[in-house]
Amino acid sequence: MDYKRYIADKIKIDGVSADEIYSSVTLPPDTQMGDFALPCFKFAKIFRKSPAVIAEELKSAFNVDKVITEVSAVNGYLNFKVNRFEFSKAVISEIENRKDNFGASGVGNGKTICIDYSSVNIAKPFHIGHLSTTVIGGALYKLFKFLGYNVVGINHLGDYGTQFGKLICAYKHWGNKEEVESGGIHSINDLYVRFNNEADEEMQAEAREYFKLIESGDGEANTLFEWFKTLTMDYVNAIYEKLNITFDSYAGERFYSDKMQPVIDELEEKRLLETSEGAKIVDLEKFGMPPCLILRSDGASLYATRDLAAAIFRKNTYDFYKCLYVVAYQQNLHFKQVFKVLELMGKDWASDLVHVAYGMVSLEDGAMSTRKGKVVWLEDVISKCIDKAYVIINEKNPELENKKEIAEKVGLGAVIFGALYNNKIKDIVFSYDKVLSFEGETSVYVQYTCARANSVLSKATTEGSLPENYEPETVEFELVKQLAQFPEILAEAADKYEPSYIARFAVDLAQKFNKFYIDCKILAAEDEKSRQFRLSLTSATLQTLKNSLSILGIGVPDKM
RNA sequence: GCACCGUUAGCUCAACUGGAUAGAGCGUUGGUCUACGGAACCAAAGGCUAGGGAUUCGAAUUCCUUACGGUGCACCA
Repeated sequence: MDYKRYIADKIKIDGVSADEIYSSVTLPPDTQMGDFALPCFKFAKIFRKSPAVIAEELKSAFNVDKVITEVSAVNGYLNFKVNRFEFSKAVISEIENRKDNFGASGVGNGKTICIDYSSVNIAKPFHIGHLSTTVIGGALYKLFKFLGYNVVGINHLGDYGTQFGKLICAYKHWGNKEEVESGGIHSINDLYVRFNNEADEEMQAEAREYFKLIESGDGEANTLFEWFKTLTMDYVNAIYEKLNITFDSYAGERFYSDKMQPVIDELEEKRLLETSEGAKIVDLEKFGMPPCLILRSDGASLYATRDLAAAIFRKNTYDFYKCLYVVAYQQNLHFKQVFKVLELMGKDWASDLVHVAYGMVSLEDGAMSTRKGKVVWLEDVISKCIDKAYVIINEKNPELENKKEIAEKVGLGAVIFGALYNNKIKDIVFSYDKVLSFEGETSVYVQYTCARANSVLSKATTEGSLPENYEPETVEFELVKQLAQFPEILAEAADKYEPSYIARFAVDLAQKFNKFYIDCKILAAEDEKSRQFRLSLTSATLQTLKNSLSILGIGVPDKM
């Protein structure tokens, strides 16, 4: 039941629609004031009366009932108190009925959303900077799926470009099969780095030749490239599996290499293309932007060219409702340009393209630099977190079964959660101290809370079922109200493309549960009604915590 | 130089998008265990929301401006 709607429908204000009232209903900062509130300041202008007077009038016109038991007018706010038991019953029984689906609204209704995220570059290992796009994209993927959308996860592979000519050249000079086989992707990366540091003019020319050979489908160059690609995909897939990340398409740069010419033709046809300094551009000066480069003076295509082709291909293929690009804010201008060019081409769906920008990761002593060896590899972060979780489990709970498996859930949770907890636009300074901290506002805290709840439930001799007529105490009711917010939080997270809302919700919920847990005895409750109610509440909380973490891609162990 | 983003407690961050007394975690100090898991809980200290102006019933939130930091600005992606 939608309490805001119920309240909005009961209040009649001339000239103000029920929907307007509905959207004004808020939650008071303190439960003592009430459970819902309607600020009356907006109406003051319309009626030329003080908000306090309006609130008073609305109060006396409002008939309390079994649902809304109390109304008060304070400082221009109209505050409502609900029947705690009825409210709790509605929330808890909804959770009991919907279980893993609690929170899903179905707003997606089968509409398609494409999400471009993570984007593997062939021959480059993941460093900590790749974590954000991967887990933010992954969380949005699960969130939209949960809300009933048809989601297409796209890994836009970086598998085309002169750097692969360089790589093959480096391999031919310095590499050998055994080394690459044992060293995997890192040894390929080392070859590439070495090329950039040491290659002379002669090797540069050679690299350009190798690139042409790959393009023309030459046997050996292509075989090497495919081998490097396989090594890369094996490496990233192992990471994706741990992080619970999936894709539906790996169409990348190479895939679009033959799909750009029609776009260029279309630009030409629509008289958008101009020649400037030997290059082909779309002039965007009218829009306060630098020109968008389509073709280099040597005729080669560019980043923007591929993104134009990709957007058009995706629209034709998936007929998306929205297409998201989970890419760092460094590329704000690039996407603004590409979206503008599509708009100028007359694509009315250009407004459905969204750049979901997030902040950058640096190290405590500055920006990462592969060449200087100043880099934190993602797989190292993951394994350190899992190792630490294992050590702690061994200390605290040495008798536990499946310690390895649980340590994985805990350690991986910490890695994922750490990257999702703050607003995505914030820059992050990576530190091992922070990701390895398992106290306070962390996934470990949430998982621990689940383990507690689980432990209580497993000790209960009978299952909890909601009693008739029970007056929840404030700590209990605070917890119920938090549970009730879950669907709304998910909707906001989807609306803002902001997984951090869900992460923060989970921590808030865990905090409220822990307060309840300390304050109220569950198994040894004063009476049977309390026991029943608290067991139901515990199980509803556990379900909701699991749902939130699972959208973020984090598992919940029964014990830890 | 121009454009965009950021600046909130010692540190890392919230704040229902303009609402009531700006809240958490970490750190500091002091408490809570004969228990349903202490990876927890409670309490205290800590704030002129970077500075200044404007808008209005009301601003951390909107606008202008200054400072500091980040990012981008033509043939890399």
